[in-house]
Amino acid sequence: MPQRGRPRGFDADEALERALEVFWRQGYEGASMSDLTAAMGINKPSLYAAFGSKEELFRKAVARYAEQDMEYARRAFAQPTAYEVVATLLRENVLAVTRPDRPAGCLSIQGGTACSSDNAAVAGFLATSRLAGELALADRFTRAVAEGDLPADADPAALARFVMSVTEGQAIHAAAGVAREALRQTAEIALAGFAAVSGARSPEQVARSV
Amino acid sequence: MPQRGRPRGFDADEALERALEVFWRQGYEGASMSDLTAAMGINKPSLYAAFGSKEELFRKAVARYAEQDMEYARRAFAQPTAYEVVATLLRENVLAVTRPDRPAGCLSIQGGTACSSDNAAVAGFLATSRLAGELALADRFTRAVAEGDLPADADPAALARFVMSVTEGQAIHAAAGVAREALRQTAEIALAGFAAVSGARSPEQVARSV
DNA sequence: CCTATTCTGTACCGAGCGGTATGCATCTGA
DNA sequence: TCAGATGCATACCGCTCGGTACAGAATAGG
Repeated sequence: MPQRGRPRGFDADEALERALEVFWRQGYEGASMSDLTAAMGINKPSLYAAFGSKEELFRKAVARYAEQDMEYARRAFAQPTAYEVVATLLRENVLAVTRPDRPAGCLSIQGGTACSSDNAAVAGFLATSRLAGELALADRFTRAVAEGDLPADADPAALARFVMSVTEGQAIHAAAGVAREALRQTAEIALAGFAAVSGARSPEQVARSV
Repeated sequence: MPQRGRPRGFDADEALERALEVFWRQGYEGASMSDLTAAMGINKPSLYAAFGSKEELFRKAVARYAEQDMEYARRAFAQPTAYEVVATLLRENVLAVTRPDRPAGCLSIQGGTACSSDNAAVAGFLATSRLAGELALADRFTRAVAEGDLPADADPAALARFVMSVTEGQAIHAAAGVAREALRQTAEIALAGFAAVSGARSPEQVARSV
């Protein structure tokens, strides 16, 4: 029995999208309910009926962000070798944090790294999500060791931590207004450094060595 | 004519130190005046008389932080070669963001990367300070090129951006609770990567090549 | 001792916070 | 056509925010 009573007068997906951008630009605590409802084009009771509370709205925004703005991470993990995984991750990250049609930086950092004690859960939630991504990258590197495109003595967790540290630093830079082209240079340095330290070889190097 | 009227009943330096830690742990917007006065052990009128406003208090806290908690950066810049500059910077940064007697992470990030539009100046101020540090590092690398311990074709600005991105990522990790030992591994990877990409040589390499 | 000066504690300010009660509008199903 | 259900808009809730007025307390200089 779907659709009883008066139908809602707004698109919940579009409203969530607007909320996502407000959180991204102003952080969880910096985004007031007035800011949110104004951007979403709805009133507070509609927001609460549709999304539950400010914190639930935020978590849904983060989920949406992970799905659509971090899609490149899944694409990166699907690359055939560790080198290409990292290359894709670093290069796509640069694009993602400097999209002209989106706020600068990355929601999972801009959302809030430090919060009032009342909202400590929010900062913790974001930190946990980021570390989950890092764990997934470490797992991918473990597979790369098994498949031989990383040396047997490579440390997957440490390498993943290095790569994620760089992407986080890049996100901070982007939020500070650093240009895409500048971040691209940094990504190439990090990628070359990763290859040199880990022993991962680029497709070109592999081709040449055959 | 010093000391007219009733003398103040608290140590302004100690009070600023307490405020610094609150801002560090909770961020600018997450730190309420009540949180601050409670930690500082004074009442609001005393705070306003001594520090002006919440924002001025924050800026003074950041200045104090730069002076005492970022002292290692000046020590790093004074190292004789680019390699040692970076080695000191990365290793000391790991210690600084994981001091057991201090909040985790780095005030210039925890203070706030995103703010409500009212407080946009605060996030901008922090971003500017961080980029100023990066510029100083780039200058140090330029000197290193002139002195020959970086190759002539090295890009000082890009290398500085890479190093700062890593330290910022490490600070984010530390704030998320990642252990000092784990960050130390990351720093060594970044250092080795920096050396490999930039052509900077460690003192040991230099000694061996003579 | 008195006055001028400065600091301290209390009590308060208007504004905005996150969240909600209520009454009306709009839909479906019978 | 009307009952039940749902969404919408307004107006409001208690609370906390950053900031301050004011009166009393403590000092120095005279």
